Amino acid sequence: MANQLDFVFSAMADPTRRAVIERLLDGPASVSDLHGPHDMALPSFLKHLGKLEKAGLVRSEKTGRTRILHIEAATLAAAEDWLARQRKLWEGRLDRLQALAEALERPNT
Amino acid sequence: MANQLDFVFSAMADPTRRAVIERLLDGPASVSDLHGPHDMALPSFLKHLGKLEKAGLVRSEKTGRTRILHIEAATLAAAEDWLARQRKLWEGRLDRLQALAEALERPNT
DNA sequence: CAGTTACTTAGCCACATGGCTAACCAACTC
DNA sequence: GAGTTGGTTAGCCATGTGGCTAAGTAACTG
Repeated sequence: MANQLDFVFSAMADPTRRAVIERLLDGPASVSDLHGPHDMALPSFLKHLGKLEKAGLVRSEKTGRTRILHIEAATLAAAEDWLARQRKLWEGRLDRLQALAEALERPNT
Repeated sequence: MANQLDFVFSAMADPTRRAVIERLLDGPASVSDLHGPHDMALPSFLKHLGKLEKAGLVRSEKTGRTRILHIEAATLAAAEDWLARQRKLWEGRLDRLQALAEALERPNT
């Protein structure tokens, strides 16, 4: 699902949004709670939350006048999966280089 | 290094660039080789390569008229590290919830 | 040296992005 | 019901983003 990964990585490409992710991993929080530590206007901050929601990294529910946000850890895991797969490609290549180097060190007898 | 992570995740937020990363993990390649499978104008494709280089995900060297690109696996690993740390936060929280649930199932005797 | 190949620069486009302010609506409290 | 609180919508800005075409430079080949 290439498009989803686009959204996910794009959402993580901002320090404010990464801070929100970290906070939510510790438990659900309201918009106000999340906004507090950030020195920016609330509408701007809400845009960040919207982007996280569009990427599927968070979901929100409104209770009365309060909106609570929850992390979607599975989406984070999908991004990590992609990176882990790249690491495996790289490690496989290092293994092949290592084997080649060893073969070159042992001339035919 | 928050700004660097911004660039890294932003660079990975595009399917063309992710495809380039995957290809380079299998070994260095020229611009032409990398460009081949992508149906877009070369200058546009070069912009993508530039973004990968700015993010520190690749490095390039020019030999004559050919530019060869190499992956910088350590930068990929830094991104994976961040995600792995988030997973650990999440797992820690799940552990705490589990312990709490078990405590609630065992009333004081 | 002419033609070809590999890459580079410049300029354009529509849309997206991180911020802002202003105005507004809904829920809540006293 | 007035005032407060929590969030939403709309519009603005400068810059960035994925693409395009046109033109150019450098390296290579026969």
